[in-house]
Amino acid sequence: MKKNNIIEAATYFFATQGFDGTTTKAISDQAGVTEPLLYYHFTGKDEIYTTILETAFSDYGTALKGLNKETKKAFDKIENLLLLHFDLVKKFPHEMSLVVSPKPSKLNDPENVYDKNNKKHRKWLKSYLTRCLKKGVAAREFKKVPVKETANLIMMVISAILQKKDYQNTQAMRQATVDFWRKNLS
Amino acid sequence: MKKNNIIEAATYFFATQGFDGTTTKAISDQAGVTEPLLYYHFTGKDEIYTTILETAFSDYGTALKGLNKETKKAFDKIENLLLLHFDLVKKFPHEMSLVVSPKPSKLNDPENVYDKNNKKHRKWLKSYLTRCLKKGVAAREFKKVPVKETANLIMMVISAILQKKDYQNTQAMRQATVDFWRKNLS
Amino acid sequence: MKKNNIIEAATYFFATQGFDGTTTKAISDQAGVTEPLLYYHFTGKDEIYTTILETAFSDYGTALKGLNKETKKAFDKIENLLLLHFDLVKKFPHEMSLVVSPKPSKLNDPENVYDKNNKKHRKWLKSYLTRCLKKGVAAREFKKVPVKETANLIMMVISAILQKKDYQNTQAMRQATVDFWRKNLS
Amino acid sequence: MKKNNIIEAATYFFATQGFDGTTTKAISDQAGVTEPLLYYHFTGKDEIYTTILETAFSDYGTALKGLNKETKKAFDKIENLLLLHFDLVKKFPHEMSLVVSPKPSKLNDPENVYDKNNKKHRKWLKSYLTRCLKKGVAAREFKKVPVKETANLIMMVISAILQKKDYQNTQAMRQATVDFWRKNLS
DNA sequence: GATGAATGAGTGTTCATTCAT
DNA sequence: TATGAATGAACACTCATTCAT
Repeated sequence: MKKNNIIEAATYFFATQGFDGTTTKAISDQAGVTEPLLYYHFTGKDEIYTTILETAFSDYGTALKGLNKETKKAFDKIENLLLLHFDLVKKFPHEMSLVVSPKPSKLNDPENVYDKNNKKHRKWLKSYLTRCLKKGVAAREFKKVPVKETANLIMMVISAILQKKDYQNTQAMRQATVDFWRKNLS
Repeated sequence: MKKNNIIEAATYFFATQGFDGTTTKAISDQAGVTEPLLYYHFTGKDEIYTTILETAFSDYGTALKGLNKETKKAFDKIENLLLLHFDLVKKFPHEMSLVVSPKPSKLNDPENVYDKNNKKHRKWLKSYLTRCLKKGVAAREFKKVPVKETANLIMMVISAILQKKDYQNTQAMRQATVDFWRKNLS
Repeated sequence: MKKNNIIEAATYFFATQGFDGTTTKAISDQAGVTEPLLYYHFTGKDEIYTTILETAFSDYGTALKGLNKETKKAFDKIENLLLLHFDLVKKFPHEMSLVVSPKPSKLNDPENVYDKNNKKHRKWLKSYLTRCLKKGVAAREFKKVPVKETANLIMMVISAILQKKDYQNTQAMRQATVDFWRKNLS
Repeated sequence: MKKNNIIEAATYFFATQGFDGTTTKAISDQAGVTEPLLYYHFTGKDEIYTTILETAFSDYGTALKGLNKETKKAFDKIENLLLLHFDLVKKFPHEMSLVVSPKPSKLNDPENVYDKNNKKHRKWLKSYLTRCLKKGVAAREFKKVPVKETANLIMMVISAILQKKDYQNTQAMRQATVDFWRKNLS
């Protein structure tokens, strides 16, 4: 269906040119449809954006929830989290870049799609990391580290990964990133 | 002078709303001048942006070059580099966010102000870090680490720092960041 | 039948929001159908309007022709005419407001439904009134009055009645209007 | 100044084609300017309309207030009121037709320019007429007439006059209208 | 009869920029 | 330096209408 064309085209442009830098004409041209069709399937540019954002956040959330929770070691959880993000950005580069992009100042988002999801995932990540770290420290698997700051630092790295500069997403980088945290924590 | 008002206003808006999300009217209003005055001092919106960008990159470059080069230990150089970025983002939050922001797709930049400076500083950073790491490893100050990937990782963290989320710029975060790299390298 | 729903909905909107202020979507929504169905039953918005107008003019014409012609007194005819209009606007408020509304500038009306009917009824009214007045004057039932101007004035009042402001359509207003003309003429 | 061109052009179109039937392009073409200039002088089509309406109502109000109040006879006041409206519609045909036109359904009028003025002038007229009629009856200048209904009837005629069909605005019509009311009241 | 999907032509509006002074 | 007035090009969006089924 052409609605999917629209979503694909819009996702591409929103991720690469930003919300303000993307025109409805660019989207419709790329999607091979006329502009009015955008307004048949969506109420406007804003809704196209928030729809895409919702999908992106939803995909991201599903991926996070799918993390293997039966791992024995605390570090395995952190390793899996890091590798997951390297995978995600390879699989959904545009969606993931939207997930970490700032809220477009001109976006009218009355249902708070942006803020709600953003907060939710940050909170999830923070609590996931905090739990891992505390458990690892308690079990003497990890050295004593400042939990809050360490979690913050990991989140900064994750954010940088999601912003994907392709050249950073190599096997060697994945390895080095995981090794770095292993060495630091244990 | 009113030109400075314009630059300050524009810097604020470009950093917070993006190039596409910033209108010339917003700039002139905030600067307390009329729109045509922008065109007296600059050739257009593009030039305002590139001018600001040049200053930002120049300030950044000056700061980088000012790094104390007489330190004995390789790690001190890395520590100084990290702390410098924490300081820079506190001092010039808007400029620094522009330094790490992607190139606006609509920006007409025939002199390649953006790309040239961007490449230059990335190169500088990379070579600075590579040299440090190699020297540290050679002098047995550092353990054996994959130089390229480690440099990359540090640059990712630096990039995340410059994007400044205020809450990450605490004394504890600075300490933790430095400590991690120390532990990791030595 | 759904065609009637369409006509009812359109009549309502054309009368209350005007031709230009009425969208085909508003009509189809109100009628509980989809827009393409309008084009199954009519050639387009214009034809919906002219169809409704034809009905309205036809109803109006039928009502006029039904005026009791066997009355003895000339004034009775005028009284009946006035009362008829008070009745009509109560019974068909929307239709009657269309009958006296100006021709929509954007209406494409190649068969001149609007102009033809408008002219026809104005002519009918004028001749009806002129005849009444002349007869009444000749029969000494009426004082000498300027026929043309009196007819005009009555038509102005009739027009104002049809534009119906509900509050003017009371028993007292009907009485007062009739009394006014009785006093004036006799 | 070109702002006046815009107002003149817009007044013409709003009065002859209605608010919904008037495009900003039609206005700017007729005014000999480009469309963006409309938005330099006004915030939008709505404000052009309300500005014109305010002027029209203001002119109308000034004219009403200027009615000679030292006339001895009650009927003179009514005669003057009627003649004033014949004059006004000759002098400001477009403005006056706007004064009695219904509120455009699509007009966004947050300051209630339309309703406020409309109500104000109807109230003024009503109280003016009521006072005249009561005084005239009390002074035995007028026969006993139902005050409220008579006032209503006069207002209906005034409204019809303002809607101006040119052919009704002749010396003979003016005379006939006044004569009828004189005959009716005295 | 009836509809979901789609469109050509506009519609009100914004924006970066220029002109005259 | 500085501005009020003005504009060309584009922008998000709407509308009457059509097509395929």
